[in-house]
Amino acid sequence: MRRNLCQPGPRHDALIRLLQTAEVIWEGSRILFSRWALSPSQFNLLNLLKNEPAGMSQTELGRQLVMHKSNVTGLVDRLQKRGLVDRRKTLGDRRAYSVVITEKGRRIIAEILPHYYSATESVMAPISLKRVNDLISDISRIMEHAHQLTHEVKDRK
Amino acid sequence: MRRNLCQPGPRHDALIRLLQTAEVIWEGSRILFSRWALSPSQFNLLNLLKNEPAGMSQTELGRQLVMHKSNVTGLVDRLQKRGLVDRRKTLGDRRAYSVVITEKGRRIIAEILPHYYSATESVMAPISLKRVNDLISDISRIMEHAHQLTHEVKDRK
DNA sequence: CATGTAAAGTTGACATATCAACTATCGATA
DNA sequence: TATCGATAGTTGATATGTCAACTTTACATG
Repeated sequence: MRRNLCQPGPRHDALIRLLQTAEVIWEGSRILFSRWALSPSQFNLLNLLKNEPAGMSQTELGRQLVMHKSNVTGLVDRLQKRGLVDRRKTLGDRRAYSVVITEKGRRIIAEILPHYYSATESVMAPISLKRVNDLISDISRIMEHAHQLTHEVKDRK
Repeated sequence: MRRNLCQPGPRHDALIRLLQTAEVIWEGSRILFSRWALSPSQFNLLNLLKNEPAGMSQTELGRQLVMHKSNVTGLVDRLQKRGLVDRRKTLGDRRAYSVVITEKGRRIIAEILPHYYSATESVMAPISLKRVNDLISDISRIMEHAHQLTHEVKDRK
């Protein structure tokens, strides 16, 4: 028997801390963005769209933001109501919308970004650049592996 | 002017990846726990209580699970309805409940834990033990710093 | 061309999460 | 002891998130 699979070890500890850290950072970002009455998800969506002049379909938004497509509907609804994004009919596909950021949305993002970058740098300040690079490579491997495992489990269903 | 605060650098990249990785892992855990009709939050709550024979107040649960205390109310409600936890009146304080895990809750957690530990080890398998230790130390520093920054912003309000 | 299958988006039911406002209780202290 | 500020928990409003079921459209293949 492989006892190591049934008891928490350092890898488990690392995973838990990773999740907790993400929660703390997410909570901090919620407080930061509340100055502009945006939720973290709303900011992420706008921030993603600012580099997409042609916009993006809601399904693609859901994929990139790691959320169910039905959630994108409401998110876009509320942002559209505030005039920060717009739904444009797609030429090639009459099922799909192209969600684009408006000028107003662009302005609010431009106003937030300096504070946002400043905050992210500040959070990560205690980590040396060498360590940051190790971190990126390790975390990327973990993400890839987690993704793969998740799909295996899903397909088995 | 400090230009570096207004442009994304490697530290920003690391932060984003950390958050995305946490989302992917959280999603994977949701699929894992769905076999027992538990949400990740429900599992975390039960898992926390299994080592607390005296139980824990809802406020303390909220603190440890990084969630608002009003959310604990509903979470405990649903778990209590399924007979997995119980609210016990506290002797010393008539305002507070002590939330304890039931025998049924203990059984379900005992059944899940091997799969859970196996899954966490599997996710983190591509990382060497040395790197895991570095990861723990770096992430802990980040969490601590993020926590501190969040409180500063909160107090300024 | 017809038909079946897949994909885009919406909807309704529900869990999860926040916040503000509320009740009840605790504790310190005047 | 009376009072006042803090703490435990609930409630209602709302946002965020999942899922299953649905409509509409696209596309491949007979």
